[in-house]
Amino acid sequence: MTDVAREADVSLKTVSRVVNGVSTVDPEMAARVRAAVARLGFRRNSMARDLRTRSTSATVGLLIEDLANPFYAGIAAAAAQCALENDTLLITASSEEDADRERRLLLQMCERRVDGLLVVPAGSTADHVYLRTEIEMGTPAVFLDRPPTNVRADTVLIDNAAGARSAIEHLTARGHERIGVLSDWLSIHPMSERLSAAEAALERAGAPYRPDLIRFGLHHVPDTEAAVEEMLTGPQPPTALFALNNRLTLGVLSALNRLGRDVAVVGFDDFETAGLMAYPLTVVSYDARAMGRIGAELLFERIGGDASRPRTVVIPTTLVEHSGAVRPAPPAPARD
Amino acid sequence: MTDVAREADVSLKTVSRVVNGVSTVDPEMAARVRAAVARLGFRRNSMARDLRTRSTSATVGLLIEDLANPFYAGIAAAAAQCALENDTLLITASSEEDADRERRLLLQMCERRVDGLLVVPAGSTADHVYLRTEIEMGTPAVFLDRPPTNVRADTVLIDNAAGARSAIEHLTARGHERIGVLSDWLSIHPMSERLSAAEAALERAGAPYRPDLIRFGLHHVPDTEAAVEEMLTGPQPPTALFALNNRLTLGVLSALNRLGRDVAVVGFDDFETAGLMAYPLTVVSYDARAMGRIGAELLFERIGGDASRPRTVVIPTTLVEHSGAVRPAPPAPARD
DNA sequence: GAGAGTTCGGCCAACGTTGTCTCGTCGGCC
DNA sequence: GGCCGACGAGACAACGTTGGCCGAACTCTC
Repeated sequence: MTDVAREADVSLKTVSRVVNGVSTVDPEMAARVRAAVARLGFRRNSMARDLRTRSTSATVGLLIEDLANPFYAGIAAAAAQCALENDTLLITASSEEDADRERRLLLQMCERRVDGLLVVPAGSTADHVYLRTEIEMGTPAVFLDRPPTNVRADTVLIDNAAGARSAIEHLTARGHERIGVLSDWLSIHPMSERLSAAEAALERAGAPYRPDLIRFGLHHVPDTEAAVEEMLTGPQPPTALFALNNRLTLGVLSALNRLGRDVAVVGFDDFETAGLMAYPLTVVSYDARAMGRIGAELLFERIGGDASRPRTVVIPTTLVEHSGAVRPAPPAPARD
Repeated sequence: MTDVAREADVSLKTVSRVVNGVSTVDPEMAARVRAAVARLGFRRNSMARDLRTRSTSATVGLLIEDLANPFYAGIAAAAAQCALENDTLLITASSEEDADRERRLLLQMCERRVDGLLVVPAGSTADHVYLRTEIEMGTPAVFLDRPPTNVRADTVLIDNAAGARSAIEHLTARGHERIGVLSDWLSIHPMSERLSAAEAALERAGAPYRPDLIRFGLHHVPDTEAAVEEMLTGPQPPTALFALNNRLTLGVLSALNRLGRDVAVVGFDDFETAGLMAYPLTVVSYDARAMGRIGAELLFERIGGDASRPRTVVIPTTLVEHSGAVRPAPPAPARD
């Protein structure tokens, strides 16, 4: 900035006035300053500025499980959009379900003085006490998809119980009695919620409790495929499968395709190509982007000074039946 | 920090030494300081630190088109992973194909003193001269998927020409003579590259140039569906379609499903569920995550001081034939 | 021509932290 | 017992920017 002042032959103070848009500056002088700024390629150092003005850093942190998962990517996109509308940049990081990594990243963000945090807690036994201080010190946090542990804060959840219930009821209403359920790690809160709601719904429907039809701890696609294969090749295989998240659903479909089997499938989480699959697929659908958007909106209210009691927003689910695509006979085939 | 010093009854400087792990501090004193840090919930302000030490901000910026698109999400995830390995946080933003928005966001990142930039240029006529100064001033930039305009910098591209050529050759080898091509905005560099390579390959194969079988400017799914519908309901409809990116491919499949038509489809960009579709689908595949990873690695080399000539890395493509899933007859159906 | 209003420059301090330098203290060694 | 060296702690300035303040110079108005 000193260089700009020298280049434009004005005082340092005037440069500061110009770059801050103070109106009491002579237009000719302001133009000279702007020209010097352009010539020298000067960019205000917003770190120094924020330090001096004690203003916000205009940055929020988003911690999710895996950016590449379309579910989280949707959340991130919605949050980024909301951040942009609030003139704020978004720092994104993936915890990969590692609580320690989550902790390191969140504290790193706090050191960088983000204005707030959006957090999808890692599934492995996380403890968020360390965030209590940060929240009290003025860095609000909003939790997405999974509630926090040992700290109270705004939370946006999906109505997991209703979603799982509707899925099971959909299947039992169609006469299915042997329903296999596939779950990710139970340490992931939505998984345990979905699983217990599914079990309750099964019981209500009079379906006997069959531990051999419930598999959990399936975090990777190959595990899921193996579990499905094992279920279907056993005695009394299930006539329907309920997959508790989008990755599991893909594993199920892939396994069914490989085995050449056709069982009814319901999956938690909708996805873009769900309607184009060879199999009819019913999904528990909800507005994933809304979770990112609402979470970000809550966060910006907190940043704006809202000190009311922590709120919990629950996103409703709907059951969507994708009929499945059918391939008609080729009409005018080329030689082949 | 002053508060911590008072709390621990030591000097400010000693606190600084402790939080920086300087070894020459009396262990008893260090323990006292650490206790005070914990009691007060002190977190070092890394903005002030970076200001004083003139060190890097340990932050890089990533600007992509749309976080929710799995293609860009993959890039982002790979870049974030690489950033983490370099103890760096990632600021992410979406340009939504708006050059002005891109410019604003990138300059905002520069003001925040990111150590470097990863940029997927917006498709609309962008001009990156404004980055030249930044690059010269020590903020390196690496361009992904699309080359920069009016500035030289490291670039990671996909082998669009080879990919498009292999797609067309795949179809012509199977006897297709009427091949429809669907393209996004031609202002998006990979689109024009893919389209001209496709046209050249068609010509080489002796296919007559048919402007009615080439549609471009299709940025949204409904546009694509309409274009496909129009093509297929015309006289002499194509027997094969080549979609130049993943969104277009979805539009094509969705239109085919709605129309109940079956034509051969090749799509640029692979995607997770490509093998589970009702239609056999051939895709031009490549390692999308590699683009993010290699780009980030190049960037960190530059940040590390590498001043060699700008490099261009081209990611190869392969043609993958997904045979399409087939739904067998239900084996043991429930009543229904 | 005088007073009022406007605009710029310069100085100082401060944001939170760290590098440099200096000084005091203590232990050990001859 | 005295001297030296090492080590630990504190004072000060600086990073780049902005806010507050005052004085100087200029412009406008009556």
